[in-house]
Amino acid sequence: MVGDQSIVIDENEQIKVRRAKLAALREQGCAYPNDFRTDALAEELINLYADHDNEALEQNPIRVKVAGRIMTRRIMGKASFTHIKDMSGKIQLYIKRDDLPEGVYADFKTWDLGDIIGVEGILFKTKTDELTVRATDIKLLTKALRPLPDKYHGLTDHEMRYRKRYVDLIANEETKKIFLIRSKLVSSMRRLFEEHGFVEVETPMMQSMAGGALARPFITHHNALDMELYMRIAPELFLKRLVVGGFDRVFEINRNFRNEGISTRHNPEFTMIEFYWAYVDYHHLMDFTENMLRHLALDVLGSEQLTYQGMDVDFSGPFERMTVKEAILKHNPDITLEDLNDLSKAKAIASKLDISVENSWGLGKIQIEIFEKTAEHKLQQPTFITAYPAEVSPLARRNDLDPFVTDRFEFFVAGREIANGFSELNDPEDQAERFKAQVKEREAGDNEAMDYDEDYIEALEYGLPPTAGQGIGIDRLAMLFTDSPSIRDVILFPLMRK
RNA sequence: GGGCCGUUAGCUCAGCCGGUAGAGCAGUGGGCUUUUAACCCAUGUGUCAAGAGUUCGAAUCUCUUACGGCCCA
Repeated sequence: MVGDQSIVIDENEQIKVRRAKLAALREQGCAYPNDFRTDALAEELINLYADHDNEALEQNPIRVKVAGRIMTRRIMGKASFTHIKDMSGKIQLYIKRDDLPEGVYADFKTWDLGDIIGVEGILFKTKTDELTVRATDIKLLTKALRPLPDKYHGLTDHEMRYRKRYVDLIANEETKKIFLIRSKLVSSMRRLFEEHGFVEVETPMMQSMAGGALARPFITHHNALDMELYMRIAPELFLKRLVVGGFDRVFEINRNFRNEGISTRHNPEFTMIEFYWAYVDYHHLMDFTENMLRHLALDVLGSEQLTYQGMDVDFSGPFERMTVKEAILKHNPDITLEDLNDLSKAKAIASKLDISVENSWGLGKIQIEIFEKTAEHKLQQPTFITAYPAEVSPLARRNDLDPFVTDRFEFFVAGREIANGFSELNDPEDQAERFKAQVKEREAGDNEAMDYDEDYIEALEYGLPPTAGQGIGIDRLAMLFTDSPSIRDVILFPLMRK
């Protein structure tokens, strides 16, 4: 369908010229053909034939049909070179007037950078030993009406790269690479869980109560039911209901939505894998996570070492493990264990650190705030932090020896939280008490506190087997694996203002 | 939410001691049958993010707004 001309406003000279060329194509009745079929990909051909010499290619001619977007063009009178780009990569074409049917070369000279063409030809090597398709026929498949960004500098403006990701992907090979790595990462992870006997499920994104994490939800409305709905902040409570139902190993890779600030580490919608594993505990999950990261790094990057923003990160050794308190003490020589265990002393330390302590906070919350402020960003090498206070872990199982803390860990790399896991609280009466404490905090003004989820308690009353569960931030892991400074660099269409 | 910085041709950028806008690429016309940021000759291109103010005169100085980036919360 032809667009309504009245709404076309940003027409520059180049677009006008291209539109005129398109109009000429329409005259000839072949503006948008769909009868060209490829039988090869650029990168595939280069992998197969790059080490063949010209003689071999001449003796045994290889006829190929490739298609792609014109990225560069060097016209030298009656012959030209161009590079086209398909999903796999780029390949050079040699286009000679006398090799083509009558009139085709003249048409070719009117085509533009960005146009998508189909090419039939024979492989050869140029003087500089570059594998090239000598075209015997070429066809314009899609006319591009808009000019591409600078062929050398690409598109550099961050805003444009995020808003017009399709242009970014055409112009910047690096961007495409990032999303290919992200894709590999997710598929490698999915394969690993399947190999371990896990079942992949999908649980509600729209919920009548947003639970499973401490965060503010997005609110929406269902018209027919005239009902408030919340976009989920975590799948946790639904996945554990499934473990109650008998899915002893279950995982979900999906989006969560949290109504909080946007930064280089936070996008309002982000992807997590959450998995639940019956009859294991959080120690088992730490071991599993350690092996998983080594496996992913090897599988996706081919190495157990990587560099993130100038920091060397090594997944090969055993990962460090320490408790929240140990981490605080290690990075704050002036704080003692006695200080940390004393509410008023801990409060004083927190205040001195410019943490605005709320009246409702207990010792556990204060300890976590001190940890986040002073220790978290220093955890460069892969590190598990354990023994999180029960106060800030309303869904985690209490530790048998020290009921002040839970059987929980968080995992850090490059100073960032990547994962959070724990032995699940499967005592319905303890869980009911924890929910009540959350409701109190909510009433005291904490709008990130949880609601009382009656049905979840009922599910626990049917019996949740001893289970450990974990969430891993896929976007943050993708940042790490692609050395990306901002979460927006690993999300195809990050949220932008209108 | 706070601080700093940015927004100039389709893209990448210069111009910012106020005097009415430039380069490279891309485009257009011509030349060139192994080039690769191809080359050579010729040539068109702008709501200088938006609005207001100061001034004889503003891309340039001031303020407001929008959008974005980085840092902090």
